[in-house]
Amino acid sequence: MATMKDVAKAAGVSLSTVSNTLSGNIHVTEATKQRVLEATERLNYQKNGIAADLKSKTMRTIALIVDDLAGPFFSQFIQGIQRVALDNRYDVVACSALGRKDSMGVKFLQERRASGAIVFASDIAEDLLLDSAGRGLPIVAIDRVVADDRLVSITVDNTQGAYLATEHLIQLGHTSIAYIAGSHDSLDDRQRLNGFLQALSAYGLSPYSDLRISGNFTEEGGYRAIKTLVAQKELPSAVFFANDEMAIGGLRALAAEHILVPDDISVVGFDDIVLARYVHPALTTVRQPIYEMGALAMNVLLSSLMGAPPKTTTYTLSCELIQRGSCRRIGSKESDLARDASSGRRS
Amino acid sequence: MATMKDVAKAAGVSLSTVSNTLSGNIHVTEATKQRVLEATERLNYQKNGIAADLKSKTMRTIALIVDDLAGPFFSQFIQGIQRVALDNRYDVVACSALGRKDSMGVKFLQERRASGAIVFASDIAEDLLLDSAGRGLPIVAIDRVVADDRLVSITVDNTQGAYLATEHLIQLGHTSIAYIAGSHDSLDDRQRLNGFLQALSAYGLSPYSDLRISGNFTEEGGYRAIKTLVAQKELPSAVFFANDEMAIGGLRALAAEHILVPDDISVVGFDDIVLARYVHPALTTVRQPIYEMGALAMNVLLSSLMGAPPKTTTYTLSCELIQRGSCRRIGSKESDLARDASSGRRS
DNA sequence: CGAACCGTTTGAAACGTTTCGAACGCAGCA
DNA sequence: TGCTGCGTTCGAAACGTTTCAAACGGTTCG
Repeated sequence: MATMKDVAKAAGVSLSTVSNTLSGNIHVTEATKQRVLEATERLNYQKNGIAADLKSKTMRTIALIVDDLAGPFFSQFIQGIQRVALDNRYDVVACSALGRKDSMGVKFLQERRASGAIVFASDIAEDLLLDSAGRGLPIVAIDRVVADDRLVSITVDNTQGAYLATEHLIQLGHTSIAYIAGSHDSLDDRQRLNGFLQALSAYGLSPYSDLRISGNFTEEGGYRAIKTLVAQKELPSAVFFANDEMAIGGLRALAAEHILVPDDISVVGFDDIVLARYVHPALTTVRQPIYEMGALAMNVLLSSLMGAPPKTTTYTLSCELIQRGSCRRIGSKESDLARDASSGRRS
Repeated sequence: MATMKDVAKAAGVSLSTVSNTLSGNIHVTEATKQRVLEATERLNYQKNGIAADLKSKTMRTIALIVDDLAGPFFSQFIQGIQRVALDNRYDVVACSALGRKDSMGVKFLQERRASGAIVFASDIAEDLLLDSAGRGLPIVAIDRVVADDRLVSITVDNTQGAYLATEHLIQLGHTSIAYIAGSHDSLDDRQRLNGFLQALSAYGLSPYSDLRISGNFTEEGGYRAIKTLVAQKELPSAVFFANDEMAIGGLRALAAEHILVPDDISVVGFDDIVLARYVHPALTTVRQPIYEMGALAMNVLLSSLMGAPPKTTTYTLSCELIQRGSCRRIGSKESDLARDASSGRRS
């Protein structure tokens, strides 16, 4: 492993000339350039990136820290990021927060291994984020609200999304709608529940049941939630699941109970995971703008790296309803009613 | 951003004492330890990982280089890797080969930014791999054969997998089986075709048609392939798609043509992507041991890092048939025939 | 009482770059 | 001839750690 020093010696020039030649920052004569290049070739020289980073302190590397590199959102999310990063000649390395305190994610945050970070990991403690941000590392946090102007956070408008889904069901004529929660201590879940309730009350409806069923955001949980609902005998005419995984589990349970979707019951999910399109029937759901979140995150980070002061410290992206085959119109009068009430929509 | 020097000054000890305290390699008195710790706390010191790496030359970081961080296999693959890495206190950072010549992937390979690399990216040129390996970087290459003992390569036995799938169809009584190719210049595809042909010939059958239909490994391609087949009028009784994406496209086309699966036609895919379980009917397919590949890759890399000489320079993992709902037995006599011929199985 | 030893601390030299000010050679000009 | 200015090259000082040999104090032992 030859170093620049070796190359310099071999080419008969000084160390700095080699550096200048290779970096291209300072002009050198064509003759010396050739000599240097020939020497690097002959010695099979490759630069040591670590050393370069140490000295120059500007590594054009963005750390993307996620809970789980294998998670359902990761794929779309990174696409949004990569596109923007590539266009701006930045590199992104992904590392997981798996391993908690000494995960690679934490290492990147604490040890100045990147020029910026995008954090989409609930495993990373907030004070660690604030700490690193305070030390001067530009950070964009996804899906968490941080009341601190040292870092910017991007979230999805869960409330609006849930409102959309619920309103859709109401406009299809449904009046008895159940909400299957994810987990009660999740912010996402609380917001979605909120949107659900807001929509109901805007149309003068009340929740189908006081029963708070939670499915833990898992397919299995959704399955069991439906089983529970069935055990109660009187089914609602529509179910709104707090995420797609649960909805898919629910679909499976309904099939097992020979309850037809959407004929007997309408189902809506949340997230629009890839699978949603493929289950039977295809799942009507609320799409989170994951790709857009990635792209936005990267853009914000970049302008922060350019030294621009942040316009705002929190961004909220809105959701979109994706209609597929798991919902059906019932009755007919109700839809008129729904249309009338729609002026009561929340902003 | 305080440095160790600052901490040393603040604690009234030498630079090396600080280093010794923090790294824990050399024992220091409890008293000085406290003094140092107090100072790091007070100055809000965090170590500079880059500098540490530069000096120590051992960074316990494995670079995982993939074509596309969002690809269908990535998820399972990284799970296998992470598990092993975590257990051995190594970190893995994922970077894509997107961007070709100056992608982060190439940077990690060339610039000694990692202590080892796992490469699952056809975008990375072979000579770059050999170059880096020659320079002393332990590399494990996935899904490519490299006739060079500087690096070890892990592949899947596509031929065996395709043989398995085809044999399954034959044993179900199918004699007219079509193969839908991925892309003709792909090694994977050639191997799968090979296994297909081997199985047919082992049972004394010949391919359904001389027509070489290729679906480019995409869902759309699979869709079009079926349309082409239908246009030919006489359909085979079974279709073997070179991957699941195409098979899923094919399923869609068959549904559009009102051809029932598996009643009218049996379908087998290859890969066992997540979706395969969820399409309708659930897809019978060949599972590639992706998770196992990841775990193996990491294990091999680790033992190489420990300085152990590689036992072998190529590993081949075998596939497994996953039976689901897209195949059906036809006839009855043929299955006996199949059982007889099974002694002719390739090794 | 001095030598030998041990555990702790220190000084200084790396690691391989980048970068900045100075030196150098050469042309143009007075 | 001597000065200025310019483009190219050079020397040396960083960057923030780790690490190794040496120094230091204090016991223990001969």
